[in-house]
Amino acid sequence: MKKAMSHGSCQMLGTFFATFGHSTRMKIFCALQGTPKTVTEVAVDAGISITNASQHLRIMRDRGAVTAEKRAQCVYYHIADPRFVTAAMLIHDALYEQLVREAALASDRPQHRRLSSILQPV
Amino acid sequence: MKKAMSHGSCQMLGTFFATFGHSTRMKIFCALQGTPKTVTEVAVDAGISITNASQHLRIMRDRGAVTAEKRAQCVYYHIADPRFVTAAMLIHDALYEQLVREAALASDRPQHRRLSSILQPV
DNA sequence: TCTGCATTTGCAGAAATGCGCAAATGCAGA
DNA sequence: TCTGCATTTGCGCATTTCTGCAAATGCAGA
Repeated sequence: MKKAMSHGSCQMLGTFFATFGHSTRMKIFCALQGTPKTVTEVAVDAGISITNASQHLRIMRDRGAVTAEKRAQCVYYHIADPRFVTAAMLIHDALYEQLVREAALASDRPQHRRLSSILQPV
Repeated sequence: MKKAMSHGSCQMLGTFFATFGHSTRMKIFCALQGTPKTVTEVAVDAGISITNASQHLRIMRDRGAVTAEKRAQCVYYHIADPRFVTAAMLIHDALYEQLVREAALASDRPQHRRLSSILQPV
């Protein structure tokens, strides 16, 4: 991806970004960091119905964001590639710094107070 | 983002992913790699109308993906942070390797033929 | 001031997406 | 085989998002 991407790569990437471009699926992504979880566990963690969790997990699996592994009656989902987490961290940091810069510009002295009320970086 | 993200961070990231979760905006992102471009140039490169380019660029600017700089009558847009490119490359590579793995599994000997017809990695 | 170019905005129809409910499937254990 | 749990699927409605067209804005130069 030095200069340009093929049409296929472009579409592949776009589809992947769309996968996480939904607050529920982003929540699921966060919930899956660290340990694989079952559909039911994901539903509880993300505060959504089991049906809804299953639907979103299917979409995420179809698009290569997560993988499923069946153990006994349960299906354990986990993040397909650690680079997805790395990429999300990179973007998060860039956006956060952008926010900090904007906040600093908005006032003569940086208002850490207001900023922290918006975001709590981890 | 070691373990979990705050609600605000989750939403911020989700919105950003949604920004690129659209084939047209991904094309624009690709077109902007390397050099800043005007709305008209972006429209030509991405093969869309000027109106449409302007609308998508506005969305991307609102969400911190690109920045705008006015010179004379033209507005030059450029990618807001190089880390966005790095992150996209990470994801692209991960997805591509996944595809290669699946293709290798699908047959005893890897079918480079079929694969290259789907994607042309750069 | 008037003209022309670059960009943006408003609007309306079309398309895609998300969600809940109910029913179906798959499977391990009694 | 029957039962119960975990998960998936189908359907319909509500909502959001995308796009093209036409008009408006902003601005530099004649």
